[in-house]
This record gives sequence, C-alpha cells and structure tokens, in this order.
Amino acid sequence: MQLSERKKMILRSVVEMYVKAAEPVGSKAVVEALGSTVSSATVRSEMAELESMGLLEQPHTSAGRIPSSAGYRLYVNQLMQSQDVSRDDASVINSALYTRTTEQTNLLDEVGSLTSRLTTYPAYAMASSTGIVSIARFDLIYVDSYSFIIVALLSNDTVKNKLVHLTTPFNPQILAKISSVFNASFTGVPEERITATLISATERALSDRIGLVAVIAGFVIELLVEAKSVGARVSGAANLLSLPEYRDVDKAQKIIRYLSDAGELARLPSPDMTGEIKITIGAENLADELRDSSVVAVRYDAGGDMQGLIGVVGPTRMDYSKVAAHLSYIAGGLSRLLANTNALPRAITKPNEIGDENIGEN
Amino acid sequence: MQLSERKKMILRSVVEMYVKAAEPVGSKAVVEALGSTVSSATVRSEMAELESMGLLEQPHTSAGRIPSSAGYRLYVNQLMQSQDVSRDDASVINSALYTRTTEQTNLLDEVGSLTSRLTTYPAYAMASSTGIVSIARFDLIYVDSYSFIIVALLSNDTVKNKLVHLTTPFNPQILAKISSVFNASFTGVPEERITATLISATERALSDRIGLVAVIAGFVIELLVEAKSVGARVSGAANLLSLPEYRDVDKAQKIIRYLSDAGELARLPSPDMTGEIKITIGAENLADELRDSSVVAVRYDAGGDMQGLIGVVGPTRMDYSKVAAHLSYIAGGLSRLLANTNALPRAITKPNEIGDENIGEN
DNA sequence: AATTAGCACTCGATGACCGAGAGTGCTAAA
DNA sequence: TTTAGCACTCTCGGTCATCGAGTGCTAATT
Repeated sequence: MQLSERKKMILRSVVEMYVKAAEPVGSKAVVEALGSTVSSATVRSEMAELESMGLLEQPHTSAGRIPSSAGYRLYVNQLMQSQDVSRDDASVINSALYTRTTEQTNLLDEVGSLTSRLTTYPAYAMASSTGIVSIARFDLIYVDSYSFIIVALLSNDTVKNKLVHLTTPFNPQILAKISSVFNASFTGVPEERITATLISATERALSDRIGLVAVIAGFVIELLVEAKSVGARVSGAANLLSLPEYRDVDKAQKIIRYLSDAGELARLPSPDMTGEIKITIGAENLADELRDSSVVAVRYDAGGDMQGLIGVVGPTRMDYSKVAAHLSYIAGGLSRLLANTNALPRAITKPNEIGDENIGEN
Repeated sequence: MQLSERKKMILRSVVEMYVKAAEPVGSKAVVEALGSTVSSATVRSEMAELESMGLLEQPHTSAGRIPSSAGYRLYVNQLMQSQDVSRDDASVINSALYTRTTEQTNLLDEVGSLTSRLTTYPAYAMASSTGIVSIARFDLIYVDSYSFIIVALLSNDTVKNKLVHLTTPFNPQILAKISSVFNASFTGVPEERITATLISATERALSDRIGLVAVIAGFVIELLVEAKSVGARVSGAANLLSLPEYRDVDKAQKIIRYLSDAGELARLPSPDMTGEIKITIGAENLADELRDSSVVAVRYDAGGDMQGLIGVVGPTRMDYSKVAAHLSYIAGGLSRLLANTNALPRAITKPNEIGDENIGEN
C-alpha cells in the first residue's frame, strides 16, 4: 500500500485534528491545516480514496471523516513523529520516582497514578517475576517456646517472613536442626518440586512429631507461589469519564469493570522484551471490551528476576506520541531506579559509604 | 416530633418504594402498599404534611414524593427493621474470608471487593494501627560479606524485614554486636523517640565507622512509621455508574475521583469504637463531594493493635438495612478471623497440633 | 373532625416537525 | 489534474402539541 505524499499529509492532519477535538474533520479544515495549498474539492476526492482504502471512516454521509483503526495504525507506524516529554513533566516524573519514601502505598500504586495523571488516561502497572523462584537461604528465629519467625531469602533477592505461633511448646534446639535441613534440601528447589514425598522424608529425617516441618513447608510453598505472582494496579479509571467517547455510561462502565478485574489485566497486550513500546489499536485488542479502545504499554526492568509493565488505556483517539513518550520516560526512570545497584539509600546520612537497599518488595 | 402511626407507615412505604425504583412515589402507589385501607386523597394530605415537616420532598409539582435527608434519617433511626444476610450471601462471605490463601492481593483488597460485590455499591476498606508501635525483638542475618537481612518483630505482632546490600564489606561478627545493642536500646522505643542523639550514641558505643548503625536505624524508623500507617482500598467504583442518580457523568466522575484519593478516604465518616454501624446520610457528610450520597461504615478488630474500617458509599437512596446487615456480618467475620488466636492454619495437614499463624501483615 | 370522591390544574416526558448548517459527491470548466 | 459550483444528505437544536401521572382543593359523606 503506497500512499502519495499528499495523502499521507491529509491522513496525518485528520488524525491529529480528530485527536484534539474528537469531532469528524471535514475537507475545509484539512485545507487550512495544509496551508491552503489545495482546494477543498481536491481534498474531498483524496479523502474519498483514503476511505476506500479503509484508512478513514465516515460516521454518516455529510459528516467529516474520522480515522479507522487501520488509519491510526498507519499513522502510528509511519506518520507519527516521536516527541519528548516536556520539561515540566520530566521533573514531575523524576521527583515522583526519586522522592519515594517507602511509604505505605506501594510502588505500583505510585507509578500507576503518576502515569494516569500525566497522560490523563487510566493507567495500569504490574510487576511479576520471570523465571523460577526458589529459596536461597533459610532461617528460623526463636521468639519464645510457642513462637518463631521464618525468614527466607529468595533467589530473586526478596526476603519473606512469617511469625508462627504454635499451640504446643517446642524445643529451641530443634529450630537450628530444622533450618539446617531446610537449607540443605529446600534451597534451589522450585515450588512445584516441593512434593508431599519430600516433606514426609524431611519429617522422618528430623523425627518431627508435632508437624513443625509440615507448617514450615506449607509456608515455603505459599511464599514461593506468592513471589512469582503478579501484582497489578489500575489508577485513574475515572479519567475515562471526561472523554466524549465514554459519555455513554454503559460503555464506560464496561471498560472500568474490565480494568478493575485483576485477572483480566494480566491478559492485556504485553510488549515483547525489546523494550519497545507496544501500541494496540481498537479491534487489534483481543478483549471484546477493548474493541474500540487502545492500549499503550511498555516494559521496565524491576531488578532481579522482576519484570514490570506499565500501560495506558484510552480511546483509539489517543495522543499516541505523547503517551508513548511519557511511558518510555517513566519506564526508563523506573528501570534505572530499580535495577541500578548504585541507587542512593534514602533517609540515611552517609550516602557515599553505604550501598543500595533493595526496593520494590514488600 | 411525634408522628402518627399512619404517617410512619406512609413514610416507610415511600422510602422503601423509592429505594427500589428510584422514581418519585405517588399517593396511589402508597395506598396499594398500605393494603388499600385508605383512599389516595387521605394519603395525599398526609404526604403534604410530611412534606411540610421536611421529611419528604417533591421534585416538582405533580410528581410523586421522595424522601429528604431528614426522612431517610428518621427511617434509619426508627422505621427500618434490621435484616439478616441471606443464606447465600453468608456462605459467600464465609468462603471468601476463610479460603484466603495469603495470595498476592492483600486482605483489604479482598474485603473491599467482596463488600462491593455484595452490596452493589463502591466499598472501601482500611486498616491502621492504633496505639504505639515499637520493636519487640531485633535480628540481623548474615548473607555474605556485603549483605545482611534485618528482621524486626514489632509490638503489634507483625514482622518486617529488609535485605541490605553494602558497597563496603563488613565483618560478620559486628552483626551480633549490633543486634544485641539494638535489642538493648531500641526495643520498646516508639518511632518519635529514635533521635539523632540516640543514633549517634549507639554509633559511638559500637565504634561504627562505616555507617551501619545509621542504615539500620533509618530502616527501623521507616518500618515503624510504615507499621502505623494507613492502608486503604476502594473497590467497585464502577458500580456507581449503573445507578440512575449517577447517570450524570460529571457527578459520577466527581465521586469516583474523590474515592480514588487515598488522602480523602481517611477523612470519611468513622464509626466510634462501640462496634456499631455508622450511617451518614446526604448533607450530613462533611465532604462536599458526598453531599448527595450516603456512607455506611463499620469497624472491625484486626488483631493486635490494628483497627480496621469497612465502608460503603452510595446514593442516599440506598438499601440501608441490607447494606448494614452485610457490613456487620463481614466485620464480625473479619474480627473473628483476625483477632481470634485459634484460627485454623491453612494449607497445613495437621490442624490440631499446630496453632495459628499471623495473618494480615506483609 | 376525618375521610373521600371529583375535578381542574401543573409539569415533565415524548414525539413530530422544521430550519440551519456542515459536509459531501458529482459535474463541468479551467 | 484541479477547481468552482451546486444539489443533496444528515445531524442538531428548537418549537409545539399531546399525554399522563400526580397534585391540591372543594364539597359531600361518614
């Protein structure tokens, strides 16, 4: 499909004006945008051709044209010029990312709301572990004769813990034995290989009669599953409601519902590992609910085995280039923040002597 | 303000029919609801009086009546009969609460979405620590000569941890020293009393030259603040959109925005400690955004020092009695789940020998 | 004194109708 | 190939009449 230079300009004008105003654009408006070098009649016939190619659509005869999904796609692939984030936005992003104080709200929340604020569209942020997670190191801390703390350092550099209270007292010495056995037989073992057989073998080896091993093994399985699992957050869903395409409450509700369903979120378009932005337009979306919306998403590196994803959902009439710029800026910043082992410690007085802390878990 | 029995019946009918249908109710409908024992004319004059008392309102002449805020208030205080949760709902709640598997999604999320699903209104759930939190026990686990894990058992029975990487190697023996000093001087000390003076004194006592004490103290402060802090979640905001009172997109957006703002959430009506349900109707709400909505909220006991709150936001035309029943059922279940030290361990084979685990943290 | 039947009246909702305006496609001339 | 001109189409907004639900008031009834 080869387009004449003029057709490209026309398509581009239509897309950009429609993105701005959300109203079908007519031949006259295009003529003006093009600097009045041609007449409206010419533009009309060009637009008719663009329509027959499937790049433009007409809501009804005697309305202007709007881009079709294919039109947006062509625009995104060939016509859109990439754009930088504004100075202001950049500083907003930087200060948001670097002044985090390990607050109650977790990182995903903050990233999501930052993204949705900047783009004015709903945003989602997720993180998940790629690869296999296993235990790297295992400790039991004695608290009193009924309680102890389990601490496990995982292969992806996160630490998990749990306080366990028993109803029967136990002998403090057993903790050391158990932890050495666990360190011997459970480290490096992925969750799916922690079987009942392994557990009962361990139980026999320790001649454990009060079920301690079972409790601890249960916890280990739990936390390995948890560590692999996906966390996802959606922010700014209300932003949709200001857009004319979602004035129809039912439509808006459908999408907001869809976005609130964590399970569905995981199925949203996922950019490949190249670090490039993935733009999915209208009918390209697999989910029915998104058939007339678009999704822009990008990966970031969350350190260790962790992979993250930030995305924005909006109408097909979306300022793709601005959104893409924001997303990649944020993702870049996040990757630097999380993956870089030289991040500054926060709230500590001697930044130059002390190395980084591990952020992004718990 | 004494109302005749008949006026009460009429008010009650109006409220209940309006709650169901969201349409002004006329005298004829009331007559039917009352079993046709009086004529519509009588009801009309009674309703006129109720209106002059400020309990009913008329959207315009020649429409039926709708309850005013005062009308709802009187209904809630005197006329509403409390209601039990249905068998089905009870089993939904129970299975939701008791089959939790310490999943990635946290408890607040689950409670919120459960509540919003059952009531069909947006729900919020929060938890916060009352009282003072301090460290009860402190441990450092050596990982390698650049890294160690900090584990702290807090006075509210939660455990926090952090993996720390340094850029300069350290001597393993120092960890034991540090932890014994910290156990001596930092346990039982609330966050606001961990001052720079205390830190530098500790630093001197340990002749710490690489800033280890500062890092660890910083972490301790962070986690104490974090432990006291409030977590809040809103679920099901999209539910608003199906209600006729929020067909106006701008109105809906305002409220959804309001609810998404964690800061504002903390200022929502908060029931007192008696365990009773607090119902705030229309203009009784302090926040402007909620002036024509209602909030129903209840506290639950989250174990230890933790206090929780579940609430529902909806139109003044709300099925107060059903919502109240759901909320108190859920809150009761939660309190039992979290506060009861005899909760069954989950996913463990020998439930009778092993005691409870600590839920609701991390 | 309270209740009721009857009736005129009010007011929103619904739908038909109409004119204005924006935009198109087509044709014929440049 | 481009353009001016023109008839045509379709939406949008406003006006108008009609319909019906519901009211308040009055006069008769219990």
